[in-house]
Amino acid sequence: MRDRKAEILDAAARLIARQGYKQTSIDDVIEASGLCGKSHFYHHFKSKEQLGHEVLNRSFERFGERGLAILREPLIDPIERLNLFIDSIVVAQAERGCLGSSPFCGVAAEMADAGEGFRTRIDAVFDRWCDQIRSLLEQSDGRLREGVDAARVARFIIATLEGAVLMTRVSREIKVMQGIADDLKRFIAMHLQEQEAEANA
Amino acid sequence: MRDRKAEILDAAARLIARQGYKQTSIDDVIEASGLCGKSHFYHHFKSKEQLGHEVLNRSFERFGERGLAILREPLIDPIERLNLFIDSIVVAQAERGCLGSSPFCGVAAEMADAGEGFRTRIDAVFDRWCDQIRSLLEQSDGRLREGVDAARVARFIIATLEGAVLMTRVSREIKVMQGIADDLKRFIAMHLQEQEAEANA
DNA sequence: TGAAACTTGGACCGATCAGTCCTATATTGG
DNA sequence: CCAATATAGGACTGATCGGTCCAAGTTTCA
Repeated sequence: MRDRKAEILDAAARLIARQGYKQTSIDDVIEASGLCGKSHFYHHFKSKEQLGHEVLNRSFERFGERGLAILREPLIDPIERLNLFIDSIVVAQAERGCLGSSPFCGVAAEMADAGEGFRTRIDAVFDRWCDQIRSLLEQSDGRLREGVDAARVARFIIATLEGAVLMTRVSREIKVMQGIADDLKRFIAMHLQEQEAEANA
Repeated sequence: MRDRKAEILDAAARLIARQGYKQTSIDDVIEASGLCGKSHFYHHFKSKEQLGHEVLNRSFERFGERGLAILREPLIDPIERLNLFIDSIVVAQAERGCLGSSPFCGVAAEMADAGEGFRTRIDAVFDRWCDQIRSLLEQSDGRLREGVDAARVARFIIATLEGAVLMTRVSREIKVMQGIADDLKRFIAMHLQEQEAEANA
């Protein structure tokens, strides 16, 4: 049997990622998911805000499982994992015709403004992701230069990726993002031991 | 005599920077600028879209004059100018309680989505700013390492600053942005000749 | 002084929004 | 078989939106 609620969530997630939370109306969601009327929608969700939270949870969960999966590959070198992760964000944005946003997104900021509940949730998830990247940096046993604050580097990586996604939304050119991603990898290499930094320079 | 149109533009710019273009209603603008009714507003602007364009032009112009003024200071070392510029963005965001956006902003992305006219305009202005930063990098005669693509570094700088502004909008902590800004300066230093890179490491 | 530009105040329109309510008909699992 | 659940279809409300229209008073400057 079809899971209509999941279909609604999928449609809503797609719409919200493209046009934002506030700009996505319940009617839009209903039409996109092929429902007959509002009553059906409100049978599954008690409000638009609940829909928003479930969409957030769903995409965070999925991104945590799939998007961040590469970060957990035990057979690949930690720093190489990080580089692959950065590439995957570029690819995802390219696949979306530069219109992607979630979960590295301007939508995060928009939803953060749309409600304090959204904001704290997003903030917490960002923190968790930063933590994962930080631990990855620390796993690269000894290659991280002394005195480097891994948590700070992690936040820098996430901020730059978000900014890059935003830039492509304006310029609609994925090439820009590729350049930024490559430079970001160099930035990371800069925090590793000499021989490696030289090799990537 | 009071320049009511300028007052309207100021109020609108403030509102749009905080809550976005689409989320800012004409009624909001009228109330914030102390007008009596819509007729007065529509005496000065033929539509909301025109208001949007004039707000964009105005803030771009101002940011070009004031925000980027530091980039043109002839007495200061070019790279030092760039660092001061980065600091000024952090200070501006701190002053706005982490709610700032324009012109380094998520609002740019939102408005880019709100209309193709907005998008091309914003894209063009971003290009000009990138160019200014690029020329600054190139002015630092000889200190830029060979093979470094100044235009790419410039885009990286702008993307990272934008991402940092977005992050503070979610976390509401300026400290995060300060860390990112400092790391960004280090990233720039990385592209300079050895002695300098070592000095800033 | 007189016309053009600016300001006030408000009624109004059609569209869209989130959300409610009501009536039916399927579908499903205990 | 029956009751809970899911689906369908639509009317409706109260609020907000961008935008129009009108009628009247004020300021400015040529």
